[in-house]
Amino acid sequence: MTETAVGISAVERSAADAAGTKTGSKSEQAYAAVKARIVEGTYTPGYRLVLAKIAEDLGVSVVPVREAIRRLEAEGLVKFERNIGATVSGIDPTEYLYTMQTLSIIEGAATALSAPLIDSVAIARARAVNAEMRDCLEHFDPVRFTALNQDFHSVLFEHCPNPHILDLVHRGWNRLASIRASTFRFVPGRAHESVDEHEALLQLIESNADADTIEQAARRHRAATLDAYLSLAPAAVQAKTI
Amino acid sequence: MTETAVGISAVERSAADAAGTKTGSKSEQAYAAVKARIVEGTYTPGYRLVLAKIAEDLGVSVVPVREAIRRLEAEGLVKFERNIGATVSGIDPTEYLYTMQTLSIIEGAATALSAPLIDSVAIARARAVNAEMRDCLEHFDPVRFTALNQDFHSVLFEHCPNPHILDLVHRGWNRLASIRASTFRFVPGRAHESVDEHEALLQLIESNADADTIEQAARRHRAATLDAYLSLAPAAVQAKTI
DNA sequence: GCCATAGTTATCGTATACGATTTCGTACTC
DNA sequence: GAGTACGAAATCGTATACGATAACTATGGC
Repeated sequence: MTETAVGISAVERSAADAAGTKTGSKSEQAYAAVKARIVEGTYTPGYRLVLAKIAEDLGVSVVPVREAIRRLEAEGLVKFERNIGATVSGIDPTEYLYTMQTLSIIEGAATALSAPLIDSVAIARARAVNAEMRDCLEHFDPVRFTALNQDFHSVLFEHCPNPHILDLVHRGWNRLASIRASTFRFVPGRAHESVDEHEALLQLIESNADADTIEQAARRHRAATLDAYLSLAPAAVQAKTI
Repeated sequence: MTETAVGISAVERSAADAAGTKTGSKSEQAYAAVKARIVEGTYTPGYRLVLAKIAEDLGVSVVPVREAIRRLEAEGLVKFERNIGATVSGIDPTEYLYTMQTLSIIEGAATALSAPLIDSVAIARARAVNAEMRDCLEHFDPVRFTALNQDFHSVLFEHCPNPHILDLVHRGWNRLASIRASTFRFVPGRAHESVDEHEALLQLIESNADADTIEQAARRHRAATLDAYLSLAPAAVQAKTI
């Protein structure tokens, strides 16, 4: 759990990618490799994960691959049916709704818990990342925008006092990455709003706003993206909205 | 994930226990068996899970057992170190704090999301369970009290519209069960408060209080138990409190 | 021409086997 | 007597092998 695909900055991310993450056991290798392929979108949702084939690709036997798949299943990235096989999960718009809603709650709490521990240096870093995000909007670079978005929140969360909550945040992000790679639609205007909300959030933290206020703002930040998505989504999904 | 040890009522729980849960694959069997032993306290925290031994006990080979252990690791019930082995995790008071805090947030959200969907029948059932809990206090039956406590909240959550959140609740409960089996200390008076808070919660739901109010009340309900624990805990843990 | 059924193939699930690593005990040295 | 080094036992990690299950295909009957 120490080496989630998203718990690192954008630069490190690509570096680790190139290296192939060949640390530790073969099981670990397989886990990292398959996870990376899912998160980066090489294996898109619905993709059939044939154990023997993956094993051959990675130059290991099927046993460690099975183990890796099972771990990914526990994280929700993979669906594993008995005697049928494993497929990359995550296409379902309903799943997107569930994940975003959960993330909204978790991120809200994570931000509120972290806020008192964020110093001016971290604030400055976050602001710099946010400025870069604005640039991405002008040059239309949604991929980098997404990566920076994670970096922004990583800065906020890096001192989160509760590792369980941080872990849940990372799991949610991985989940979204897998979905985004195929089905995510860029909602017009939402990205600009998002950047503005980041700045507002930073100001709340700087001014030592009370925990509830920060929590609500952070929660709302994620929920707004969900709302924007829902405004475009089919009615069947909208009906599920709470 | 459909058959968590806690997602069922107290009676069913013991029944499934006796039956040995011999559904499906051997891997599934091993998973259910080991999980049950951890949750019920047969395997206490720190217990060394030797793969070969478990395999022999269950009459299967080590491969499915490994898989099961890995899944339990992903759920936080087991710690698995390379070339060392697996041990039941959960003794650390700090872990207790993290888990309770996370659960406080998750249960708060789960209650708020479920509230509009809870009908009068469910309310009545919950009230009946709560009455039984009062009985347990008079006859001092902490084990049954704990089981009923889960039943109470299960009734509230059974129609929770977001399965991800429900899953997180169950994981937290399992985690607590494993901890409770060894280190949990009954805090004097807290149980009585808890029962009163249940009733207050039901009244909020009946009166269609707004989501925020319900969420805060539910969150506070869990947090109060944590506070009671912390009042008895060593200073080192208290320092970690947020 | 279409449906049902039998055979084939692909893939999964698990057992067994063996090499790798760690731990523990013992003997040897200082 | 204490510490270190060596060796044996226990346990883990992974490869290979084979039986079991499900998907696919082809053949025959209607």
